[in-house]
Amino acid sequence: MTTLRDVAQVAGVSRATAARVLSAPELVADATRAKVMQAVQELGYIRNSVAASLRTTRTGRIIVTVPDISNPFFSRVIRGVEEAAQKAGYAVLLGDTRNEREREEQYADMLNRREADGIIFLGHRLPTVLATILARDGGRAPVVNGCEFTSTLGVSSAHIDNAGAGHEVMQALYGLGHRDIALILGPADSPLTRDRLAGASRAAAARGLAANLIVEAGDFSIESGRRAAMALFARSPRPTAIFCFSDEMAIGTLAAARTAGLSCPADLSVVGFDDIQMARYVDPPLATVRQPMAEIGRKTVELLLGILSGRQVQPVSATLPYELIPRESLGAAPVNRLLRS
Amino acid sequence: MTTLRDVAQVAGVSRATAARVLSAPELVADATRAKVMQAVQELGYIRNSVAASLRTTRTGRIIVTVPDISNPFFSRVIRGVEEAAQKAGYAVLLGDTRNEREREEQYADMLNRREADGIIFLGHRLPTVLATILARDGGRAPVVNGCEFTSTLGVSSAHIDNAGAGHEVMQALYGLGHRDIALILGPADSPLTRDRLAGASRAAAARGLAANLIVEAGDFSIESGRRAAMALFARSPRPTAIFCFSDEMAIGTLAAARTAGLSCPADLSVVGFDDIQMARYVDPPLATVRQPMAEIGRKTVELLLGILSGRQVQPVSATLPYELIPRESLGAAPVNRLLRS
DNA sequence: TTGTAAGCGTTATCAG
DNA sequence: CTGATAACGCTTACAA
Repeated sequence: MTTLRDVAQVAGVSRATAARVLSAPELVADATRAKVMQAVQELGYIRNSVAASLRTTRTGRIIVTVPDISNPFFSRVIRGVEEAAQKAGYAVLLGDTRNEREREEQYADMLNRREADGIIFLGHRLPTVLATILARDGGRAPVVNGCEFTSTLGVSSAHIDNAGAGHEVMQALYGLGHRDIALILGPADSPLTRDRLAGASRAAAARGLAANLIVEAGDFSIESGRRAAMALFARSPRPTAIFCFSDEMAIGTLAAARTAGLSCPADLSVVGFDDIQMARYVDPPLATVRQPMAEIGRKTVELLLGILSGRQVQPVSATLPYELIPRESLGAAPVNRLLRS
Repeated sequence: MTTLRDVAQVAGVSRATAARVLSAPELVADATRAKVMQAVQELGYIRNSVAASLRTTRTGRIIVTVPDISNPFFSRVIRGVEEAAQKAGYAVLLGDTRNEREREEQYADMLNRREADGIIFLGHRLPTVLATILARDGGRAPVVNGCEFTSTLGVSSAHIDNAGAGHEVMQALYGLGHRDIALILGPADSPLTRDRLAGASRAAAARGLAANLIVEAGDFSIESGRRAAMALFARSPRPTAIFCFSDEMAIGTLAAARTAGLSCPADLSVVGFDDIQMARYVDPPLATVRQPMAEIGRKTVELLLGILSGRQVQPVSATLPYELIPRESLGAAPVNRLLRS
């Protein structure tokens, strides 16, 4: 293995000079620099990043933890993270936590072991390891959250206005004549679920229809959506619209509707959340709330870089725009409701 | 920051002893060990992994590059990788290459910079950086491929028998009376595409139907599947079955069929590849070839660990089982073909 | 069983 | 503009 020492020797300069050529070439005389570069070429020298890290205490890596990498929403966010990180010269350490607290803690602990310079966590739980760091360093702690905003955490975050989105979907449904509307939620303890539910409830209450709003639990997966929908179909009155907190659950709902012999949107309107790629290709194309997934990812990196560079010392919350995308799964409430049911 | 030196001091032992307590506790007397552990607790000592790496020349990390992390097939494979790596005490450095050669090279180069102990690449191109390493170290090079097997690379690999799968799907289609069959391929330069195509062609040739086998290009994405299918529908005779080399392209094909007013499977049978989760929830449920995605991921890690431990010095190719999953998108060829078209 | 001491390869400080 | 030198924090012969 060739080290800087070899390069220096071959170039006939000191180790210090050789190092300078690589990190601050402008400080070195042209001739010297040329000699060193030549030696680097000849020897095929490659900097040992571990040694550099030890000295500088910076690794050039960031950890990203995600509840489920195979969830298309998260994989898009990750892509944004990866892109922005790469651009800024950082590598991404991926942690799939499977929504398990222990794995979240393990990954967070890598920060303590200096395996990375910062962490972006996409789940809704703040690992205690990070809580400790935050308690100590506050807004200077290199910790950023994506998607799940809670002001009380004191963590920088990038997300959409989930309450606003929840409200807007309900308004659209009411505008189409729906009265009996069901929600299929995400994990109950997540701020994101809580916020969307709050927005939806507010809209219902404003119309005096709070009692007509039905709620089923879900976990974002297709299968949980299918199951929740089946449960909803058994109710009376059957809801005329289902608002799912993820597109995958909405796709499960569409599958359930087919099984139950319900036609969408004639008998049942379905609205999803996220606008994953698949949404426009299912039958019928799925109305949904578009989240800027890649942008959320990029933004979390930007926030983290701000902290790492010392520019940012207070938590910042970045609210990105969402957009309601009407597609064919969303239609007017059945008019002959009573006859049908 | 508390270091081993602090721990040693508080415990009243040498740095060496303190280090031993952490890495080889059995070599240390009970009483001494207790003192050290106590000091570790008191001070909240956490080992600095960078310093350890510098000394041991092992990082405890592996790089995984993937053409597109938001592709559900790859994200499942990654999950398997991540799981197995974590279990073995390794962290995963994720590289989304977007199918760009330059990014592939960049990530591969991290191996040279000692950012990781080994690399698993899921694309079909062997980065030149890795080729160099392989040329030097042969089967001892910590490089493993997933999914795209080519014996000439001299790289350990985990994959299915793609030629066999291609052949089996065609046999099933012929058995159902299909004669005019189209394929929507993956990237043209990938061994995986080449092998499936070879298997399919062999089946066609064996029936004397090679001339009836139509081929369209695709890139695994939903949209490419939709486009290719539209092109196929314009042909005469129109194929009665389309075999797509990914489920996403098959889902694009189903969407195209709806647009074209074709009913599946009455007018058109569609078979996908991979068996991603979505496959069973689309309309109609998608027949496909199931790949053991997580298992492929786990296996690549196992192979890499074999190399890293020095157990394995020759390239090994692991062929995992696939399974044809018949679902409703696969049916008999239309009998009244001539009347209809 | 424990301690001494020599690095791992880089970067940063300080003098020249 | 360049060189000598001292870390960074840990591991590991080797010696005691």
